[in-house]
Amino acid sequence: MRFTVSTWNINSVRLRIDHVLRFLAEERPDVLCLQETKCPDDAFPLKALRGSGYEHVVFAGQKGYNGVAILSRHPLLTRAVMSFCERADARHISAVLGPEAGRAAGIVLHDFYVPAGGDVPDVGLNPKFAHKIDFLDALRAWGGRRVSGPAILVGDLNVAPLEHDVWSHKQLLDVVSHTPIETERLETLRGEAGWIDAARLLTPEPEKIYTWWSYRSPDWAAANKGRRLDHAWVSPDLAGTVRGVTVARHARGWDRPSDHAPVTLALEL
DNA sequence: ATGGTAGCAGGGCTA
Repeated sequence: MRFTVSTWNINSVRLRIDHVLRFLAEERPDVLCLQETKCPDDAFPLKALRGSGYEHVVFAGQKGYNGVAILSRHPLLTRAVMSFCERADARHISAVLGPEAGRAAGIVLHDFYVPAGGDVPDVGLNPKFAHKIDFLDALRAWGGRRVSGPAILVGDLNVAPLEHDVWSHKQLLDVVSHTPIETERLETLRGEAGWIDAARLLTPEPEKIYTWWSYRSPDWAAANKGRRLDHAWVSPDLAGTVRGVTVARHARGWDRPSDHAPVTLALEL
């Protein structure tokens, strides 16, 4: 049984609900996890999803910023939200796939939106960067020992951990998202908990992988100065089932796009 | 510690 989970920083789910529907129609993932929905819960565009085949929806939003959501073709058993750093920011949601999901039943899905961290990579000068580092440390504490059972963690982690996750390793070493303080933290917490970076299983370095291209580039496709900020991790139980991770780069070229492209993890269960 | 563009909200913050 093929099972797919997509993740996409949509940068306003209300503004881009048509993009969501288009992607779902094209890709038909079993599950789509969204970040930066920028949408209070009472304004989530549920009506637009009716008839799409994605009737099982959980979300945690707030006004203007952040916000995460999980859209599923299969019933979801639970909805859980964690908060980090003593903030009410909507940066995490999780759910468990119900028995109707067949061999995927019981898989735990975690959807994360890690703080971007501002512009200056100095915890003393930039409170937003300090918050990002605190968040990563909290994530490490949450992961603790090894993750048990079948689980998938996806989201916009706002860190491009490897040399070939950015267009220029040297030029970005002092740029937030690729500084050693972030990349070492992310790799350490991932390794300690036992998560596997699914995208790099079948596409190892030095092949480049990007999932985000800045809005500020006048011609993002030609410049191709991307970064891999969006991730799909699997628990050790699922490592042998990974069949690939693909980036729907073309969606970055849609009219009024998100600055992130959707990323899809495929498993054979 | 540039400026470039984008979304929300309707100014300035966040990315």
